[in-house]
Amino acid sequence: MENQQIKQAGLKVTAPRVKILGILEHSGKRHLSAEDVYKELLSQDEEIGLATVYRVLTQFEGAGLVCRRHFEGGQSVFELNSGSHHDHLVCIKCGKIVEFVDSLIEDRQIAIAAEHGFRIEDHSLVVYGLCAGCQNAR
Amino acid sequence: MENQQIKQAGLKVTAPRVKILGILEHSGKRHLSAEDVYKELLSQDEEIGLATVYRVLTQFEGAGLVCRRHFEGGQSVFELNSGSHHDHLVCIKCGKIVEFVDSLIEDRQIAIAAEHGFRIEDHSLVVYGLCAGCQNAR
DNA sequence: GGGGAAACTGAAAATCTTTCGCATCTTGCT
DNA sequence: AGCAAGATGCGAAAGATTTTCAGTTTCCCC
Ligand SMILES: [Mn+2]
Ligand SMILES: [Mn+2]
Ligand SMILES: [Zn+2]
Ligand SMILES: [Zn+2]
Repeated sequence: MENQQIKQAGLKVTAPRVKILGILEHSGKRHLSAEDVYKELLSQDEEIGLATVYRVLTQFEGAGLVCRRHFEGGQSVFELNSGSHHDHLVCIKCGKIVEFVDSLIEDRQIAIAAEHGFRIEDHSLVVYGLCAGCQNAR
Repeated sequence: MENQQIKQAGLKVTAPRVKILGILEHSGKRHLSAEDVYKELLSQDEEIGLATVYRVLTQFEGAGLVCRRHFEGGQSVFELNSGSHHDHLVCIKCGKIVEFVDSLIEDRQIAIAAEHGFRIEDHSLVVYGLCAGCQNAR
């Protein structure tokens, strides 16, 4: 369970960490802001401060347990590290998020970086638009 | 000169606007943060407040004169709108920025959005890595 | 099963970037 | 020149995240 992952990450197993990891795993949404996690904790009557949520999420990120995403506007969102990279399609109206992977795009990025002598460390591709539902809402 | 562009944007021609547009046009760097612009103004002994710099840059953005980019870390950066879209390769060590356009990637994005019923409004692709120079610095 | 050093936590204060409120100037037009 | 709309500069405010710090907890070792 969660305890193992936390331990393997080199972190002590504490109530806040177990709770937060649990929320990331079983809360319906895959992409949560620190605030989202905090509210979920509150709704479960957990006495955990927002600063701790940020701290823990950052530690989880450092340990490779979660990925932090910076979409436009406001807060960063966190998601469990699925192990495989993917990019995002975000609806600017309702916030719906669709994940996708495209090897053609990935390959082109590598080629382009190489053309310019860069060694890729990471990349961020986010496509913003209106989802099907939001296009039909007049 | 600058005055025309500002006027055509529907904005009054004021000293701060002319100065800021001038800095964006002739300051060596293509990508500047509001703070960068502010410092440049200070070094030219201009009495312009940081709030005005942000305000003006935001107005320029609204008028289509400049584009605002949100790279990782801290501040947004602004660049003159070249008229044509492009993406960025950013060195995480020295901050060097290389611009590129890849129609294959653009096309795939459109196809992917379509597959998911999205109508694209915008997108952001940033590839982070080490530039040639920074790779050889041990 | 304790003892204790190291790690962790909540709450408040601090940072950092960007935006607001507002009294005071400027610009653009007659 | 005279005026109304629009701009500016300043300080305060806001929003997100981080840091500080004193009290607590975990977990390694005997
Ligand atoms: Mn995702
Ligand atoms: Mn650019
Ligand atoms: Zn939508
Ligand atoms: Zn570099």
